Amino acid sequence: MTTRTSWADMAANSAAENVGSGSSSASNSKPVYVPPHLRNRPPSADPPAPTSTGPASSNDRPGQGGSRWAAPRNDYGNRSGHGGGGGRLGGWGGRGGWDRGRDREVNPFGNDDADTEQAFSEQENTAINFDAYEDIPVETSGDNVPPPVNTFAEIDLGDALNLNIRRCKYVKPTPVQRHAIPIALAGRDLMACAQTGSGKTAAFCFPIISGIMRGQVPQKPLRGARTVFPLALILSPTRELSMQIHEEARKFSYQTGVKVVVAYGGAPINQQVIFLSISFSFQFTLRDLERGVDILVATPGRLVDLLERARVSLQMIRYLALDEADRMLDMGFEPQIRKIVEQMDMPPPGVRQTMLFSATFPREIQRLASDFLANYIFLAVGRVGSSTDLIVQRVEFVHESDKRSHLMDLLHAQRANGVQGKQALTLVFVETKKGADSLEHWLCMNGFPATTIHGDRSQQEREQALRSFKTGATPILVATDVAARGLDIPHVAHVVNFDLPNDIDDYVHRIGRTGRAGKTGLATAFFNENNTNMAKALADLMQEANQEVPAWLTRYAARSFGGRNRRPGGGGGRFGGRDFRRDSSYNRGGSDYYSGGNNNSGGYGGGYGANVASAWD
DNA sequence: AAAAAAC
Repeated sequence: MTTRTSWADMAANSAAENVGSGSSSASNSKPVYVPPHLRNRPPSADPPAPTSTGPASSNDRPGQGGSRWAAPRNDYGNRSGHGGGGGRLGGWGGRGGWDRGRDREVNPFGNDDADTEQAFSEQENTAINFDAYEDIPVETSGDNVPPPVNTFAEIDLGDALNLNIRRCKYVKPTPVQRHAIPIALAGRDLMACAQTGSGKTAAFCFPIISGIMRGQVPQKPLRGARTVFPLALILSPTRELSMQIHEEARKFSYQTGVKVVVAYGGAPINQQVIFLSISFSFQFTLRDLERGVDILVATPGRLVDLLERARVSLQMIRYLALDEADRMLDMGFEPQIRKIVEQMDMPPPGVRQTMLFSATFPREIQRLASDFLANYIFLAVGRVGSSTDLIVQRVEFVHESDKRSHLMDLLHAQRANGVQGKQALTLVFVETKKGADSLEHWLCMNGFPATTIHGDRSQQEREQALRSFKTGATPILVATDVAARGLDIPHVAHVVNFDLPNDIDDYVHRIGRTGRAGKTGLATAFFNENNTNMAKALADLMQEANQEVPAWLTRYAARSFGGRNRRPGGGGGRFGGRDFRRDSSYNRGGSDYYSGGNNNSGGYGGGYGANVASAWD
């Protein structure tokens, strides 16, 4: 990106690229890639959804009889055939005699066929830009690292899952998927560090679903009648992210017989009786759980509640995945996570398989995380923890008192450059919940359609805000850090750090809400005297991402000692991109974990001195 | 100091 246009043009271009012909299908336009030679083919290229032709029972995991990979399985009408013999988790704890007819699996892909036409017309705009991911440096460390794959076809994921991968229109694994999936399929524990928006959810979901499908039917544990025994647990730090993972996982597991249930807070039981219109999420969760659960996606608080009520037992957990793992293990969450992972009935490391994913992984968090892992592989993909070149980062000096008018200038210019009458989606991050409310109010008073999402709003309001933003009804979303991580909101053209965070990792995650799936995006930060402790980390990060660093910021950086993650001596290497086990301080116990190990690091191993950055250049 | 996460 050598020729720079104005930021407003950037935003407009990015919006044009992301929104595409921009009509109505925001909600189901998953990133799509179709190679040129397949474009403009008739919809029939998409395989028809199988009907009830699967093997007899959802209980007989492939491998128990017949071919290992049976045809896509589904549960329709077949489940009563096994006489409640105990394969299905839900069956164990469920009442057993409930109406099977209600068990029809909703197609998570929506009206697939009807959408195909439009999907094809939008190919050009919704394609994952894989070229953007080529030649990304990768580091792995650990014993006997399985080699990466280049295609989904060369991985034995099973027919049903492969069909869903095609339905999702994924034709080629992203770099983190290429490496992480073989590692996970080999049964290895994993700490994976991959840039925002690079396909991490699928990277841990595919092996889990595949593993559950091929697994043996476990014995029914002894427990209360209403207790359920999920085989996999996926934890995430916010309710909306858990929802999103659940939606993704449901697509991947469609007609595989693998059941995914989500559990998160925000809907008190008593209120549910009163406000009939709200989500009923807790009761839904209980009902869903009783229908059976293989994969439970949850936020920590609600899960602890379910565990204490003995509605859920973790004793059959074979897979544990922590998304945004560094957040899950930071001060706020760590006690809850330790309780769930170490103090309930979950099998220990080495018995279960544990996978930790994040775009950032500070060393001290890696150290904590290693408690949960056994002989794990560390995987770092991309300019680790940093934004990609796809995000144009700008930082502007704006005094506290000027922030609102400056934001208004940005938004005005952006509106002038609006795409097809639609304003580009802009995500504005602020520091506090009160600040979010007051900025939203001010924007609305000034004619900018805005909404807000933060932890003081009801869950209903939060979900409504997110929906309204995604559809473009309110193209400005003012958010606290609740929206900083993991949320995949297509078409976000511009992220504004109205208040800079105090942690460079948070900055990385925030700006990662744009520039997703290989698309370009713009991130603008307002910097002033209050942010001097961020100057160095920010300047270093921007420089690493080949961004223009203003001279005034460099001067602040030279004066500041900011950035808790900076190694002494600077070095410029990105934190988190390196396996902390390689630090000399880690090896003082005598057994040098790595010096003699089978370090299959694909050419990026070794030679890491103070200047880690060289490996990424 | 703030944010998130159960009721």
